[in-house]
Amino acid sequence: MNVPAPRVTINDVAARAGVSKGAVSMAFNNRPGVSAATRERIFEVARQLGWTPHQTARSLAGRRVGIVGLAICRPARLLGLEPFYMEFISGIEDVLAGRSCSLLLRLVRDLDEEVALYEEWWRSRTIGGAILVDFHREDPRIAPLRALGLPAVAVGHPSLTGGFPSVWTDDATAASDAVRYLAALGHRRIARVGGPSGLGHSGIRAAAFEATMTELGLDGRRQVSTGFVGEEGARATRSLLLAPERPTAIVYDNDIMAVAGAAVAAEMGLAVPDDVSLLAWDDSQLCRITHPPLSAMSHDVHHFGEEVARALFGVIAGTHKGALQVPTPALTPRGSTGPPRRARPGRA
Amino acid sequence: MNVPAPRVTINDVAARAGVSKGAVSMAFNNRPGVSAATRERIFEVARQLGWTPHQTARSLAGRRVGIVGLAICRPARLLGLEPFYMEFISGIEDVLAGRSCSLLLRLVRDLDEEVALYEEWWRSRTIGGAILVDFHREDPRIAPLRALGLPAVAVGHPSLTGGFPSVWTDDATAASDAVRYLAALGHRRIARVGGPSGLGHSGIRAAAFEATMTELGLDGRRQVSTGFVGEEGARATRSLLLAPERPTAIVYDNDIMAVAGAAVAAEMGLAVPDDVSLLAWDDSQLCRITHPPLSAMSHDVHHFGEEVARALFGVIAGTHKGALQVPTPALTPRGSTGPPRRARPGRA
DNA sequence: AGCCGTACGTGAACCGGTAAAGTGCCGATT
DNA sequence: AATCGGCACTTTACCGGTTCACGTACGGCT
Repeated sequence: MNVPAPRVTINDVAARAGVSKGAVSMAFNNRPGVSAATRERIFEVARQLGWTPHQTARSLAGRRVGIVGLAICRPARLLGLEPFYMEFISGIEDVLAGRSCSLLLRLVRDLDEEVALYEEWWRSRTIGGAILVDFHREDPRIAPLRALGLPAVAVGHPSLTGGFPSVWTDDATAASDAVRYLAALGHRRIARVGGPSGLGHSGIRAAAFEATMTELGLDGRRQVSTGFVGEEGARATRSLLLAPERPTAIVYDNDIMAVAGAAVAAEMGLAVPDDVSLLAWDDSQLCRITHPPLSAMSHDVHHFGEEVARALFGVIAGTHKGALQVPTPALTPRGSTGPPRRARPGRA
Repeated sequence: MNVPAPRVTINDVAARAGVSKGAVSMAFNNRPGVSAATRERIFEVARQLGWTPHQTARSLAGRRVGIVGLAICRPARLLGLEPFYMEFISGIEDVLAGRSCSLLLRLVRDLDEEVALYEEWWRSRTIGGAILVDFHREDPRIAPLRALGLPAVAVGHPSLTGGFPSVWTDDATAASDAVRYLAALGHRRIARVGGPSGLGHSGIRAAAFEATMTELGLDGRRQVSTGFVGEEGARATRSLLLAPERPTAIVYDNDIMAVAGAAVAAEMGLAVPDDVSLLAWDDSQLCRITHPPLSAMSHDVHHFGEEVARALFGVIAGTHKGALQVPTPALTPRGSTGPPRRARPGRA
């Protein structure tokens, strides 16, 4: 990309303000060394000339990069359907913008590509830090990225993030809460449609689901793992609802699969919530536009993103090393959950 | 953001390869001036040292920026629900990645903020070019951005983009096709739930809808404009379906509103498509997970994004000045459209 | 042998800032 | 009066590349 335009530089500003460029630099980085009057004059001149410090030059000289990288590893068609990420990103950006930083986003196909991308970004100093998401059990990205020395904050439970400073939300408690809520309504056969089994937070939810069901003495449980796609959610729901002892409630790992599940119930002529209760995760507007609207385990994803961005600045600054917890998803009851039609509370 | 790490630079590579840094530079930009043997040796050394040219230094010296800006002006909650953008972005990135460029994304709240952002990005040479989307009638961004001299490609019909090189899809023909299809099924009262009336492509579709209805002699038309949100789509649908002479078919401006519309139909006890046919726009997976699946005016959004990115490189290179058209959205019939229940073809 | 053209490289001058050391001036301290 | 600390700047050395004018050596031609 070639840029033709003749640009106004710090020298022009310095000359016109009658000071050295060092003074202009100090003024613009608001550091001591220039009097209030001079500072004001410099700003005025800069304004007149429409000058803004050249980011590139600034990074080069100051060894500071105003760009944060985020690679998301999922096929695009799928990603497009996850309201989660857009909200998450907007949270990140709110914080970044406050520090004149920007987010560099890339969609990658697999973890190898992701690692290669981060290496490239970091080696070439395109980014000053990164946000790592979607941790897997024994995530293969951990070793190479740690070796890189790339400042990064991981989104996920500390047990998954291999020593990277992390920001996480308590999926275990939330999953457990979901089960308890459904059990309290009288459900005994509860199923769960989860994400890929290798994915860390899906695994955590799966384990918590299992444990809580056991604790409550409910044995009519069944879990299915999917790729987070609507179609798979539909397939999983269909197979669950066709089973001999079909569940009276289903918990989904995101909202898109829950919506797909609701469509399947409709298709099979089952009433929601009378015949089957549906509970979504990662509440988004999507949950409010179905009929009936979907109950969901909801949390403030935007805020989650903000905390992650703040944590990243902490990492880069050398503070923040540990794990930061954001609020646990809480139940937002809507129309898709209710007591099972013929609840027989007395039965085992 | 401070970076501590001691880095290997072009000098290290040059020294170790026994050449000057100029030679290394030439080798890495594959330009004449170094023999094949030397070039090979340089690459080998660079590989050993794990050296990648420093992007920042490169941009500064070469006056080339490998970053493209995209500001999207919509509230985040809404954006999260538009599968369109994620696919669009992934298309853009596929092309960018091929040229080692990246996409800088920012969500803004209004057009003023967007203009300010582009000015900042361009002045500070953070980006080398931009992609402009969501053109309005008499778009207020046109004048200030043209004045900036920012290389940009506009997404939208040439009549809207105020002289910016553009990439567009024929919304008018598509809207007309949608109407003709429904009319052919026997529908005479067709409604349309559109986007904000100020938005260029919504306006174009609205006009085409109107014109085609007139041409076909169908006077039972009604159009509503919304903010693209699911809830508004639901509200609009409800009010349309409650009207005395309710439409037998509704065309939506995106898929999320169509999904919301389907839920409303269910809520009102209307059968789709017997009582009312629904037609979505910007086909995405969302259309396939409802029951019945939604017919849609679909097009290859990923490809759209690719073309836009390619056009931007064209703009920056000085070629591509005009308008580039990508394929017109075409009807993908699914279960949500069909003949009206009591089609009375003979009636006016 | 003398001259030229070419291919391969070198070296220094940038690119537009930042940062740390240096300079001049002034009031306060000893 | 001489010393000193501080402030307000200026100077200068980078940051890590790119670019281009300028060697240098070698082969071919006359």
